Amino acid sequence: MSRLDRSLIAGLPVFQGMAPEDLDRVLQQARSLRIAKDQAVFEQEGEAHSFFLLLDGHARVVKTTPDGQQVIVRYISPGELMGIAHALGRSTYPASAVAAVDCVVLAWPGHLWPELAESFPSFGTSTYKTVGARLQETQARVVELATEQVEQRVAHALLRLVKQTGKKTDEGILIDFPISRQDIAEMTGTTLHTVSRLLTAWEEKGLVKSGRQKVTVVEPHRLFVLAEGRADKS
Amino acid sequence: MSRLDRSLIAGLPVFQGMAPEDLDRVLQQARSLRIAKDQAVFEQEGEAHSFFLLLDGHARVVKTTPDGQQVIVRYISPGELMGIAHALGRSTYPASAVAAVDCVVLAWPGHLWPELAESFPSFGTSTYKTVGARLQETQARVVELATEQVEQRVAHALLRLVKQTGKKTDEGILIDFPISRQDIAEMTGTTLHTVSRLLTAWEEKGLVKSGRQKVTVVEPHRLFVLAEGRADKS
DNA sequence: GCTCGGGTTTGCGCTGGATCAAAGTGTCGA
DNA sequence: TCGACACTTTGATCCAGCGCAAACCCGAGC
Repeated sequence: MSRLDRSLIAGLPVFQGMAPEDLDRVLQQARSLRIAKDQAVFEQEGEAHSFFLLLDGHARVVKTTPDGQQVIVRYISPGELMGIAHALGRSTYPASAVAAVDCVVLAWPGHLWPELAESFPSFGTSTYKTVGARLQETQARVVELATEQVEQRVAHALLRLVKQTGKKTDEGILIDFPISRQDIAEMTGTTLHTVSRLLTAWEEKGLVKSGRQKVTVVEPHRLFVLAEGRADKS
Repeated sequence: MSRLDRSLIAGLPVFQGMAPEDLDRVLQQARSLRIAKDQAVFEQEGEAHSFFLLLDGHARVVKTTPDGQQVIVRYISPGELMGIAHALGRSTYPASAVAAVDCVVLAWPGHLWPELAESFPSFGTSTYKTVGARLQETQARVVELATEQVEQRVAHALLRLVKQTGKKTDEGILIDFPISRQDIAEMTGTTLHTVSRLLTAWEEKGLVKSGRQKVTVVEPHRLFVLAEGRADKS
């Protein structure tokens, strides 16, 4: 691991306020893994024997139903922890994580968790904060799914992606990893057909630009208006 | 607080393995409150200045959308913590909690959290476990809402209530607090009309018995079959 | 015992989106 | 350069469940 990597890593919330030598000790206990696009980081129902920190790339957390339908629970960005079931007293992963692009992760053996959390409070605290934030976010999605129309849900999903991984370009804000209509459908509980129709309609209105596995939000604000209930049908 | 109360309380997961004198200290820092039916324990958006332990009764955690629709996030049973936003680094409650029946809660000032979690590991650990379990459960609901038909969702919701608060009677398993069609609709993202039709249909098939604010599941197993995908339409 | 109000049932028409089907179209490997 | 495949668009049809409306029923309080 290069020195540059290390300094970047040191800035992550998980390691905040940790002395350099402690950081070294923690990092030495982790293995760095390269995950190819579309490969799984860990599998639903699998033994939770590791927890991970995503260093580079984007991964999606996916739950598969008994009859094979998939639901994308969330996307993980660089710097975020994933597969932390173990830390929450679970023995098996409740979902799979799949690399959306080539990724680099740090993997710690799960049994190290209690020790790490105890020795380095920032580690525990920041994890629990993350979990708290995810719980709230997930609850918000329940509310969305329970009360909103498909159009609003898709708008919300895009806005969430924009906020999380948006990259400014001259055309607008680009979601900076390959994402298909199908993926968006799996985030919002609809079908790729409906997503396609929506994106086409939005494109005509100048709200977004999109292409094969690519979405750019041109006018976040108007999209936001759409996402919040009743927008005029002009 | 009576001696009986105390011994019951000592058995709760949160206090597991805590020495009696420690338990006393912790309890002395809490106030015991009586919440009348339909009264709020805490309010969405409100300052998270306390966290609570439900001692007796049942409370529902509710999120209200900007346009006034309500979604029931979960029901809280005796012995469970609620309003723990503070412990997860949030400064404001993301939802309201309303007493479904007359309740008794213990309330600790939020600022005590770090101290309590540090002094009594079981307190912290069990809380995080709870949060982890809730996160998973909430994610499971997202999957349900995204992939299942209304009938399956309602079936799942009832089964969840049965497992959580079911009380065996000679007719079947009774959900032991008043619950209206509207409540069930708000748990499953549908309307009270649809819930009413479903319950009537199920009653005819002998799966449940229900009345005003009351539901008894007669045949949990058949309901379970319904909840899991394709049940034969006999 | 009667009335009032909140909860429930039921009918009916309508529509948002799913489903089915088929025809583009951009991209990558050979 | 040329497929071939994976992703996308678009059309046509259908139906689960919503919205609206009205009647009903039960329990609480007078």
